[in-house]
Amino acid sequence: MIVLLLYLCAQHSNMKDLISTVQIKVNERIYLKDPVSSALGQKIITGSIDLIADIGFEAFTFRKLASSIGSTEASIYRYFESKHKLLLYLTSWHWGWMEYRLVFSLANIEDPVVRLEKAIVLLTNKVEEDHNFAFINEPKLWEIVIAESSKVYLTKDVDQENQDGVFTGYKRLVARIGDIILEINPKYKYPHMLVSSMIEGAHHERYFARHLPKLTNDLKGENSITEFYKDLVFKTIGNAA
Amino acid sequence: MIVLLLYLCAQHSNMKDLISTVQIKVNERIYLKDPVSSALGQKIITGSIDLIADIGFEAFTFRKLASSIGSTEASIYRYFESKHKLLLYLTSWHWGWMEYRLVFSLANIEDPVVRLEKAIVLLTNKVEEDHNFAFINEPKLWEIVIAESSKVYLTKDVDQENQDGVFTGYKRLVARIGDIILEINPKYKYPHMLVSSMIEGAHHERYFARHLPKLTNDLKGENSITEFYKDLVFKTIGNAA
DNA sequence: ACAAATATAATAGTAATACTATCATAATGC
DNA sequence: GCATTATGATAGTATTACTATTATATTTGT
Repeated sequence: MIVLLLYLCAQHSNMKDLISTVQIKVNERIYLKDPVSSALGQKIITGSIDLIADIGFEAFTFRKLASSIGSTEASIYRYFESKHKLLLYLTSWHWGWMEYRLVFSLANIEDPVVRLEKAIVLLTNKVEEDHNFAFINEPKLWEIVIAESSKVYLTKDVDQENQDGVFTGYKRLVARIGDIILEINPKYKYPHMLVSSMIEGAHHERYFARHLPKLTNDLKGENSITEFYKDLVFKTIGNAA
Repeated sequence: MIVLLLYLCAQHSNMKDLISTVQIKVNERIYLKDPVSSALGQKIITGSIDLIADIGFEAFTFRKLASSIGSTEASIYRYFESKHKLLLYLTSWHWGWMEYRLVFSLANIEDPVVRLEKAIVLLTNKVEEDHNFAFINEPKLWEIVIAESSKVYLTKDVDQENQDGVFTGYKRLVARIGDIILEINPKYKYPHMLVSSMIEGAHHERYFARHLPKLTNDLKGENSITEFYKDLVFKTIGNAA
């Protein structure tokens, strides 16, 4: 997806124009038929985000989704072979979108410390709606990512799915930020571990703040999770922010 | 459980004797009938650890468990109202056991820096078998905790279950280590966040090392996860180890 | 504009899952 | 040795996660 993006960047000078033509690309092995390619496919995405955010992934079924979007179970199965694959699609889209936003957010910024700080904010802060992608409600999708995304890889099929490349978006994002850390401190031994623990941790801590508050420290009047990780990451790699 | 433990500690001088009488207590609302109280109950625990570690929690059913231990579905349902509650039992037992080991591991050690270091090792390092608990295979249970424990709270029932007190063991462990952090640096703002992110993170990174190695940095010849967290925690709270 | 191709809806069906219910038998406790 | 309790055997149900078939729209190429 980023290849396409940079390619387009080189051809156009006006970003606003570009943005409306950008599409987040998701690994083709995740779906049977590209949901972006039809009205029904888009309704499946929009509707599943609403429904999963509402009732949770365990209670979510294609039958319920079908009735909520006025279609049928069999039609949905032509797009996704299982509800697990649909969740994988949603989270992959989220990672693709995050990478896209990261690339723009860091464009033309040289100082790696500033780059890293921006990356941390982007990955740990609340998500806002992005009107460039009409049929995706990003904040709602983010709620799903917080509560359900671990389930995407905590299965017995991880190794096979990983071989199929369905997690490359996430891995690329981690690598990208890991590289910034190495620019700041080339000797730091655990850049990927630090980044993945930050991303996963930010989700978990946000979930804890809502449901198991004793497990975290969500202080009033501050964006605790982002502050916590800014402090932690810069101290750990050995540079004051 | 720790109340009982300290009480017994005060009465006996020989720990070895004590240990064989200790039992990890799990919140009564988790089970319908205490599995420790009967041979079948113990077989359910032993057998479910084997089976879940083998086939994963999604594929695990009471029917399969029944056949593997030579009993019936209906009999298992007399102990646990669902497979979710059984997983909750297993993870709660793990947290109770961790707390028990933590208390012993820190006994008579005054220096909070040493106490914290020991706590980090205990929570991030590989788990070894504990022969004081005959029908529980702790390393195998730990594998389940790594791969499945998030599923215990990532459900729509979290709030209700939390109110029922089923997560108190975990919360107590986090509070205990948070207190050590505050002894070292009373001004550190996020002790619980740091501890829970370390515990959860250690599980996730271990899972990544096996299944999605690009997301982490598991360096040869060292216990990377423990080293990573020792370094990270002490730098973050502001004390060299 | 019309046939051909394709997408979707409607309906039905299946094996497995997550339980609940009932009753007989075995083990245990007083 | 009788009452209680635990377990086993068996059956049944609603739901889930699919697959299959056919009919009807809708789109596409010419």
